[in-house]
Amino acid sequence: MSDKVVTRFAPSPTGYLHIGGARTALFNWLYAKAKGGKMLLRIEDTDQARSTEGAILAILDGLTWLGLDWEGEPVYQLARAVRHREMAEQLLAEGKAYRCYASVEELAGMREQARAKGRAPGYDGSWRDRDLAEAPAGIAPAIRFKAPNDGETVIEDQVQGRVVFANKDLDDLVILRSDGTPTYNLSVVVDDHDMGITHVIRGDDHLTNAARQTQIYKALGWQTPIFAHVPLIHGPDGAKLSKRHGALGVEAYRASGYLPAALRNYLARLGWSHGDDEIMSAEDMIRWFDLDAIGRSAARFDFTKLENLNGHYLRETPDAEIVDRLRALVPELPNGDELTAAIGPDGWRQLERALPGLKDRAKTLVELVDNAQYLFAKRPLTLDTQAERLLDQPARETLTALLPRLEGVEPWTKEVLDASVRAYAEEAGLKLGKLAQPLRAALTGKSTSPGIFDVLEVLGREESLARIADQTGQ
RNA sequence: GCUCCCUUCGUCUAAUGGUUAGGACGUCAGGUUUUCAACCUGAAAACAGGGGUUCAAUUCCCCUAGGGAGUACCA
Repeated sequence: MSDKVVTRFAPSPTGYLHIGGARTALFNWLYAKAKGGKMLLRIEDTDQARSTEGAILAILDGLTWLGLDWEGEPVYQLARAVRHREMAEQLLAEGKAYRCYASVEELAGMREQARAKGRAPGYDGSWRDRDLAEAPAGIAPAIRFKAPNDGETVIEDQVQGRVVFANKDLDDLVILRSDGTPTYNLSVVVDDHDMGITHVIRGDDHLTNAARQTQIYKALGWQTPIFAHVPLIHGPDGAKLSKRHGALGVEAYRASGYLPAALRNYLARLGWSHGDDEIMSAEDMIRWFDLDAIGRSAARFDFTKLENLNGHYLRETPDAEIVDRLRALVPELPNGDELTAAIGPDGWRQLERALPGLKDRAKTLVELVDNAQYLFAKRPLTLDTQAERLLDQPARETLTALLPRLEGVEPWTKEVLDASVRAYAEEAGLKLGKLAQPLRAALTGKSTSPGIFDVLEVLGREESLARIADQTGQ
């Protein structure tokens, strides 16, 4: 036995990689890396009705995209059912579990009664010491764990602190269903033990399970892992993060044009902190991460802050990498085919050249593509209705005169462009700023961004760009 | 209902038994930019409420309120 840290991420494949799950995975990954240990991956696919192949792939993809790697092959929980059943039978043989013949109706009645009496709901233990001779014929029993009735079960949680449960509140839970399949709490204990997990880092919705699992560990004679229950993420309104809050799966964030580095940084910072540090590379996080700096209260998801962070990382990302990401992203966009066609084979090079001006103005890759529309605008350029609405008579005339010029055939330098646009504006007695907005609208179909000089510069043909490059020495 | 957890600016959070309670996002105001962003500077903005303990409490204890999680032969 080495004392090397082994963590695990154990999602159930019932959809996509949930954003909360992603954070749990990130914390497990960070802790393992920080302590020189490893993170294992276990797919909890025992709910066969809800588990799908596609969901497994989505989870693996999501983790990979986020840059979270795991050691070895994923463990599939369903495949280990035989081992789980073995352990259930061992407990039964040792008298630490028993057969229960109660029907679903009886169980519902028990819950009702307990509730009425103001006690903890659950199984009343009626088959715990009952003679098997009384067992009804033709009914397959479930196997229940014989949980201690007295005393307390204590979790020394690395995040929550010392949490004490009175054993009388924890009922005898089913560990093997009447159809012979194991249940969650048994499977988790056996798997975590067999996989050599030293630290269980998961959502605090599992805190009560930790108590029940601790009892099972004890009954099996195994040492419990160290627990760390991380608070859940809430939506902006304070309620548990759900569909109506929008993007839930990490692939939605990828599709919205977020960078993995930004999402990683944001997620890490949500509930965990290292002094006043906000911008953190993966290396920084690994160097600084520890369980005791995780807060105990739930955090609300703030899309605006994520956007800001993403904008920051966008500006830091090398142009070539952005183009690569864009090429991967564009086909997945709703108007992907259209865009791909509009950009054409030459468009990517043009886009890369325009990137310095584009990067500063976008918060996401999608926004960036959006702002790049002027590159692929249909010629001849015309004032559309939206642009016209922004103009009075003289301004409209000025702009109408200006547009053909912007498609000019002769090479333009930035200086010439500046001068000529300014001349147009002055001639008409207009402020340049007044022309800028509608001009942008005419070129992009939108009244905001990108910067007008960036637009003009790129419209100025290859030659002018080359000349600008010459003049600036680069 | 029962069990457990939580509560510092709007949001994410830092710090401390004695501080002008710090940072970040957002907001507002300037600057820079002949536009928009980006960038820089500044401002407004918080210790849930009530009791204790203490010379002193945002910090320690209790209560209340509010929020959250769990409460299955789901995971």
